[in-house]
Amino acid sequence: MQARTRTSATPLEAAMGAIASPRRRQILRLVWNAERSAGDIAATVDDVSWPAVSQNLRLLKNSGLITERREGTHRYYRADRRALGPLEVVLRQMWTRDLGRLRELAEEEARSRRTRHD
Amino acid sequence: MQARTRTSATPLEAAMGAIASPRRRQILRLVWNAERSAGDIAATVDDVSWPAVSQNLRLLKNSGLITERREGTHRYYRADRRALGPLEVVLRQMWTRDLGRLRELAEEEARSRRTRHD
DNA sequence: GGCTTAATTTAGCAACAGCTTAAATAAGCC
DNA sequence: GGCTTATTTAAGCTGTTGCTAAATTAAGCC
Repeated sequence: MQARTRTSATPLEAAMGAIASPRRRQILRLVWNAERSAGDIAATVDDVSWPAVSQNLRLLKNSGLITERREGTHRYYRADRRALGPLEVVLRQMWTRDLGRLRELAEEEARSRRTRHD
Repeated sequence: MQARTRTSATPLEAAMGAIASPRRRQILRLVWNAERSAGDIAATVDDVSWPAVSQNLRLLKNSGLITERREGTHRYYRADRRALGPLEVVLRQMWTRDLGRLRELAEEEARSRRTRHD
């Protein structure tokens, strides 16, 4: 017997809920292109405790958004893009927008430094 | 002077959060194709109180997902699909899946009634 | 076995989301 | 003005979310 997480949500619904959290989007981006160990991830997301990261990893795994591979004492995670469906486009857009904003900020800063040259 | 809702979220982020709630998806679907009054909406979503609907309408409006038009004592709402960006595809998929599931259930029930004919 | 490292689970807490009921606003009508 | 209808705002309650610190599991090594 295998009980559902809660009131049986469709995969897309689960993915939606998981991705609504900025923290989990951050984590998902880290394992987007490469497999990473839990410790590696927790060390990168350094404004929060390891258990917090672990819990979010579990939620992402239960939503089907990441896969887990165990090897010795390590656990490696990686994004499973298939589970995202049409949400992949959404994520990409959010991320490229963030990048765009970072670039804008950098340019603005460079500009003001040049004019004020301090 | 005009303060942001909170910690200035990108429109897509706001839309994401708004749509993560099943209740708001339900409401959004009601005003998807046609303009509807608040009372009309609240009467349709009848498992919850009017103020609850009103609050969700406000959140949807603040996220830019619906527009409000006042006329006399009435307020009419309607979806603004432009604000959804790539999320429109997600919503459509969720809704057609719901429909698909309803159809499946109906078919299954019909089938079992036929075989067990009770 | 005992020690170390990797990661999770548990228990508890503060903040928040979504709801309820009751009170308030606002427009239209007599 | 007073009454009705449409809708929102306010206050409060409850369950959930995201976190922390402490305890636990599990693998590898001596």
